[in-house]
Amino acid sequence: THTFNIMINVLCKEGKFKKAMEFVGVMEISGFKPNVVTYNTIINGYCSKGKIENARRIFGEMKVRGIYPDSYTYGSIINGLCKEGRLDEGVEFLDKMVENGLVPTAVNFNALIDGFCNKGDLEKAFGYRDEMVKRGVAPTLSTYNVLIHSLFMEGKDGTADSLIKEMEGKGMKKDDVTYNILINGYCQSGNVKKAFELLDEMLVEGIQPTRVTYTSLIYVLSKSRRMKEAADLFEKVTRNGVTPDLVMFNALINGHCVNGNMEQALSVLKEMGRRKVRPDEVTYNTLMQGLCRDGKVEEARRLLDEMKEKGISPD
RNA sequence: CUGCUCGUUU
Repeated sequence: THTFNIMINVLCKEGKFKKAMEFVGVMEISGFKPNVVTYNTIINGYCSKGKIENARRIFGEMKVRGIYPDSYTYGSIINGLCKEGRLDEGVEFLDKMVENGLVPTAVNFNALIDGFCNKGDLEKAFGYRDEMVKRGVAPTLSTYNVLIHSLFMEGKDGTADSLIKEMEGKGMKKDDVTYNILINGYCQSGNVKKAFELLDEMLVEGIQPTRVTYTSLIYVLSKSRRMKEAADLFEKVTRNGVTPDLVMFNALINGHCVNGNMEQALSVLKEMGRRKVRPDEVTYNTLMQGLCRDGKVEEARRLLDEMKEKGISPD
């Protein structure tokens, strides 16, 4: 069953729900019963693709089959609803899980808090932070990261700082996500110096920068017209064992485009091919926009055809 | 074996 669940998870993450359901059939025929994890995997797959109604259908189905939803099941649905901005429904589900005898976990609260943060309702976000504490659920590092993220993006650095102090007072240390939030915040406001200072601090603290970190740094360097440094950074980290992903490539391509170097941008596209990273609509949008701005409308047309050939839908 | 927080184009 574990092995089937792992395969079903892969299919769901790729959005291949038909195949995933076929697999459930195969596992039953082979004598393995789908368990709560199997259902949770499918429900989460649907939720993370924004197909909440499908998730709710499976949610009903599992109950009929005598499998009881747990905090993961509810968590996936709450998160899916919150991501869609359907916060009151998210809150309803949290209440519903309590009615069904489950105790909401920090993860469940964090999903709601993040939802309210993304709505810009910090009042309610902090309200649920207080609520979780009241119910005896301790805020986690993710809780802090969620709150720090929205405070920092809103420019409320002081409040963000005091939250960091509070968190450290509880014995939690800034992790890679915390640093990425701070670094990216400075990158978005074009503060190269602060961003790199935090990178240094991160290294001193023994925290490994991630692709996310490098993407933010490449972004700020290219916006600051320091494309050479951006490209050098990319080259250096990939040489040192970081496998660039789609987003990192897209940031680099965008940098070349913004800095008017379409030849380099296109050669990065080729490098993606060599490294077996599939370009997506962001890649093509970026390149086509760059080419058009450069007056190379014909080349842009060619790329549009190429993306259609690859089955990527243009917008 | 499954759920929460950070990065790229418009």
